[in-house]
Amino acid sequence: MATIKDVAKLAGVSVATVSRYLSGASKLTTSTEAKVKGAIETLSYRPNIMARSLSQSRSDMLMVLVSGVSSPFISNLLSAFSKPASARGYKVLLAETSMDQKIEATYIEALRSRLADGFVQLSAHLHPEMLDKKHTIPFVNVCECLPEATYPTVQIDDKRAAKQITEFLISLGHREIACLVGLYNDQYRSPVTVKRLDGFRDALDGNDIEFHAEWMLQGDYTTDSGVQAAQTIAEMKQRPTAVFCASDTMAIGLIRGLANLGINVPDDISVTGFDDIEMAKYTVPSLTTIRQPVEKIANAAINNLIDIIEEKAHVRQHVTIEHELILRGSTRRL
Amino acid sequence: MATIKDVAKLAGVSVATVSRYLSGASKLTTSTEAKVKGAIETLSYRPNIMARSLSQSRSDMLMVLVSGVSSPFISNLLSAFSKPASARGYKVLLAETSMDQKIEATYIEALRSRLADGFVQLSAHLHPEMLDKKHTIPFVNVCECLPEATYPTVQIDDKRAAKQITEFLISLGHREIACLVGLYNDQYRSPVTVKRLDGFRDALDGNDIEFHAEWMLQGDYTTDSGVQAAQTIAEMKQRPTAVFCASDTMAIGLIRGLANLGINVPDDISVTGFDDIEMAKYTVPSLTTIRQPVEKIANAAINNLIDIIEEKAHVRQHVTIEHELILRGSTRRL
DNA sequence: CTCTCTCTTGAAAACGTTTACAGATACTAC
DNA sequence: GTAGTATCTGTAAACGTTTTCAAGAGAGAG
Repeated sequence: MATIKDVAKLAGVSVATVSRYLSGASKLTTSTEAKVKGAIETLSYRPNIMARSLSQSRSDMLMVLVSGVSSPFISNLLSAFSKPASARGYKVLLAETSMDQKIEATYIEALRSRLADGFVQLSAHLHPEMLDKKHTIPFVNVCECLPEATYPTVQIDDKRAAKQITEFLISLGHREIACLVGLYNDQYRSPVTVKRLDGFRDALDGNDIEFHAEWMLQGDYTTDSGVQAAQTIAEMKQRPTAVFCASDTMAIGLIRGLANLGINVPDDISVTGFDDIEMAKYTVPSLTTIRQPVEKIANAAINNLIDIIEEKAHVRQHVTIEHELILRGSTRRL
Repeated sequence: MATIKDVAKLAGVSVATVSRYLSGASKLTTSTEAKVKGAIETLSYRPNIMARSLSQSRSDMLMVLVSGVSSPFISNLLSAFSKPASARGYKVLLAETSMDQKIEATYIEALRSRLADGFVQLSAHLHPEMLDKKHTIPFVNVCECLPEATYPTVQIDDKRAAKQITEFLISLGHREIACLVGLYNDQYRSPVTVKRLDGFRDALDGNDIEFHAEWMLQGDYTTDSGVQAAQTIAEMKQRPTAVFCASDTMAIGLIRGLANLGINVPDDISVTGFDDIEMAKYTVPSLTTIRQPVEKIANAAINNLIDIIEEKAHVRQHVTIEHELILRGSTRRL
């Protein structure tokens, strides 16, 4: 690979001049400019990004740290990060930890070594090193955020959204409402599960509907766990007339599972989802759900992150993006 | 941020010694080792990855270049890259070009500047710079590969798979078979579309079935385009009894679109998919399709890439992964 | 013709590592 | 006690940029 020295030699100028040509910051004589340009082309020279980053102590890169890239909502969200970043001159690199401690550690290591100027954290489990004030790296936490977070966050109001869609079920006349959320026990409960469950219970409370513990089902946000929940519901002595699901994936599994058991949605049971993934339009029946506007979330996250990195004044600590209730075919009036 | 010099000073040793401690290559006295370890901890020092890469002229990173991260098949495939790479000491960074020329250019630029030691290319459109022998960077092309590729590829045998699933339809008694593939015209036809269409036509030819041009529908691999294709089929004077789709996403859209128009799958029309995305199990009816084993593909791609980077002898230029025909509910005997 | 001012260019240090080479120390064997 | 060897450590150059500072060239004014 040709280096800046080779270019300088060939063009008969100093490396400083070549560097200046590349940055475009200061003006060059038309003749030197031509010489440099020619030399760069004949050598097909490209600046070494590592050397540049080392010298400037910045890389113009942002990293997105995510545990799994394949869930539909997450992958949609991921698609939305590149554009706003590119608009402000940053590149986005996605890093998937695959729930693997060792893999996660290597990315955290890279981050601490300043591979990127900042990062977006897509899960609630923040590596403790990142919270250590002494040597913290700019980041924003997106979607899966702890309520007591002392760092910047961007998310919808999960609790309010859950409450709203549950109230919609109630407005249709449902009062026997089950819920299907994520894992919820003393060892573990994800922030999203907690918030959506809270919203669900708030709606019940506000309408004098009793919460039945046996109607609180736990899945793991996969479609399969929705299928399993269907089994549980089918076996209940008293079945609910509606089910609030904490994700579209689980709702889709639930609907499919109920269909297998001869229970029709929405005729026998109404079902609601959460996220509004693309498939929600195409299931039979299509899903009534809460839309999380991924572009808005990604825009806010990226712009906030860059503002933090560039130390702009107007950084907002906690950003809430408006969700939207989407009415489709999986719910009906009782 | 503390540097290696700070550590050396605090420990009372030279920077070389600290570097040696970090690499673990050469042995240190237990006493110096202790001093260095202590200094690193009190300063919570981390080596600067840029400086290291510059010095070693390698970064231990692999980049995966992909146009869009949100299609279900692609996002499943992406999930499978981290593990094999991590097993061999490499990090994987995903870069999404969003079909945007400018964004793509910045990643290509980064690659040419040796951000990563090599890359996986997930679309057929290889940037011309990457093919220029003079300064090429190790890469392997995955799934969307040109038939005449002169660079390493990893993929299933799309043509054979398409032929096989079409022959399965024929074995069920179907002879009026339409197909739904990607865009196919003089300006553009993706390698995958070409190969799957070829396989489809081969199957017809081999069974003395005529190919009807008006039964060749074109979509764009989105679910929506499947819905639109349903409309076209519904309006045909003579309807096919089966449709071969070049992707599960389009097949799902097609089935949904047909259902909307009162046409039942598989009773009225059989439909096959391609890829075996997760949702294929959960649609009503579930999809008969071709499974592309994403782990195997990703393993082969990563290991091949690293072999090339490390100049191992046993690099295989073109790797074909075995697909699998999955029989489910969207097809029936005529 | 000289002085001053502006604009372009070059020399060299800096960024934070690794590593070849040489020097120092400790140990073994006689 | 000395020589020889093996092992550990330090010095300094190298990786490829950017950037500060200073010098040089050229132009305009008197």
